[in-house]
Amino acid sequence: MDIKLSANGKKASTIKTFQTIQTEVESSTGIALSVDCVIFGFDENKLKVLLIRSDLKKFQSKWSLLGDLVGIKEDLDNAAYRILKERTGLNDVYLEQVHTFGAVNRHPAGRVVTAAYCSLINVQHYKLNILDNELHWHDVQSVTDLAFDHQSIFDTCYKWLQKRIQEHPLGFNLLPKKFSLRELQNLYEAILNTKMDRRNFRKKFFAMDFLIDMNEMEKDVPHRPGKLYKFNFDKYAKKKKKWIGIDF
Amino acid sequence: MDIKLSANGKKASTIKTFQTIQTEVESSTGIALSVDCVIFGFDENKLKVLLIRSDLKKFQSKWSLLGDLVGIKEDLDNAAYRILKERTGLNDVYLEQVHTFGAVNRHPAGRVVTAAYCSLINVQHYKLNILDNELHWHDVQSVTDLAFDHQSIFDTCYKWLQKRIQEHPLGFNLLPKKFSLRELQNLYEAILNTKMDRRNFRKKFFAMDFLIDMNEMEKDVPHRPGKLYKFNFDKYAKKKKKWIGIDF
DNA sequence: TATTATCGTGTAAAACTTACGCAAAGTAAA
DNA sequence: TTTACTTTGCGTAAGTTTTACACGATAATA
Repeated sequence: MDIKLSANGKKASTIKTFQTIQTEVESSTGIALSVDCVIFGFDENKLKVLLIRSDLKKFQSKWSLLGDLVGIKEDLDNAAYRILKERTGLNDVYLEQVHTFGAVNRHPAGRVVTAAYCSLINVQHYKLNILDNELHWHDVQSVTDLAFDHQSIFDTCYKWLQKRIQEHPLGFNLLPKKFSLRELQNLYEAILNTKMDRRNFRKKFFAMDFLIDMNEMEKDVPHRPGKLYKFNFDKYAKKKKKWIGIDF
Repeated sequence: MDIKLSANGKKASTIKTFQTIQTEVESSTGIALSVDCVIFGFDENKLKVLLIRSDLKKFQSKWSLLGDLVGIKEDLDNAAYRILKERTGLNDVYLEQVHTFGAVNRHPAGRVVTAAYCSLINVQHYKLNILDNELHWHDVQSVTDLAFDHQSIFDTCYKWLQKRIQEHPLGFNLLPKKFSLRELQNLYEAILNTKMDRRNFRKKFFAMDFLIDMNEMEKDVPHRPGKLYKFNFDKYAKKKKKWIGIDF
């Protein structure tokens, strides 16, 4: 098994190579279960996804998602948290299960069913915790031809994110705690791949009344600085609307 | 292994008891994978769910969802279709994966991770295909205290359905091919557990322009009969809107 | 033939969305 | 320090959608 030291040398993590996984899967009499994480970040006004170079020659060093087998005594959700922790060094990240992929031939090592999780992290935090130089952020628009069935997993998760962000206050996990409305709008425009009217966007968020004015201004911007806000998650948790309507 | 004959005697299906599953799980060196189906129907203006009496004494004959282990050479989705076919005799039913449940101790037989699927069937069709007299339709409002973690699986799927039906034309799978607007509204009211204005409901659906007027009337109703409609799935597939907005 | 329940249509007020104007605040360069 | 440039912050008018509510018509049944 590969033992890799983290970049800062403080933590050691044991991360499985494809060969290790293949051995484990082949020794299994049944179906192996894995977790794959689609980790999104937001940097330089672009939506990014964290990928790792596949260690399998057969897959010509294609990029793939971060994943691992689920331990026999490990909750499925915990396995996803563990992978995130091992790969990014981050605790408390936003993480949600999206879909489970179970086609018989989806994995070359044998029968592996995988549960895909979507994670949103603040790239500023992450930068302090780079643990593996085979990892790279990729612009989501340029992600093609991933290893295994990871392209289809990624596509599913990206569509999930696009829909989800319109209905839930997910996006704030991609931003610093304090952010300007411009940053927030850039985030939405990047994820939804669209342009919005600045004034209506602002009106919309103020009308929701979930933003806390920090009475601080942006710094180091080459133009008039905007106000900084925090999202009021507590208020949201209490007041979130139960929408009843039909729209398709 | 239990061999059960169908009610009409034409088909035989092999349906596993809990003991069988326990044996299979215990003989496995790893994680066992199962599928559980939450099968919804609509009858007498109430939303129903199809449950089976658990054969495990330990669970005091509580009701449980229909499930089975996934075969080593069986696609996950196909396993769900197989279970539906075995239990209801129906082919071509609406089926969608909802969530995978993987807590370590969720199943008493050992480590079993289960993928929950949601199915919507037309009860009229089903009635012709009763295969097992341990099966019963339950009013969703009165479903409590299911076996294993099935209550939580059911709750998740019911919430999923409530949300999903507002955004996608799912509900029509629960109705006959031809239906009146009143039936459609009753369906929505039952699923969402709410009351809607009859005139606005009608306006809403006509505005969508996905209903085909069959130029037929309801029969055997004790009042003025309403027109019958079909949902135009083809038109929907082409025209479905890509909504961009923020609302939470 | 009267009664009862539902069908089918319409309209006015309220709420929300969209499109766009403009003065003020700060940066950067002449 | 003045000017040009960019972005912030606020506001309004027009268009669209949602909501609340009324009434005559039609069929079953008593």
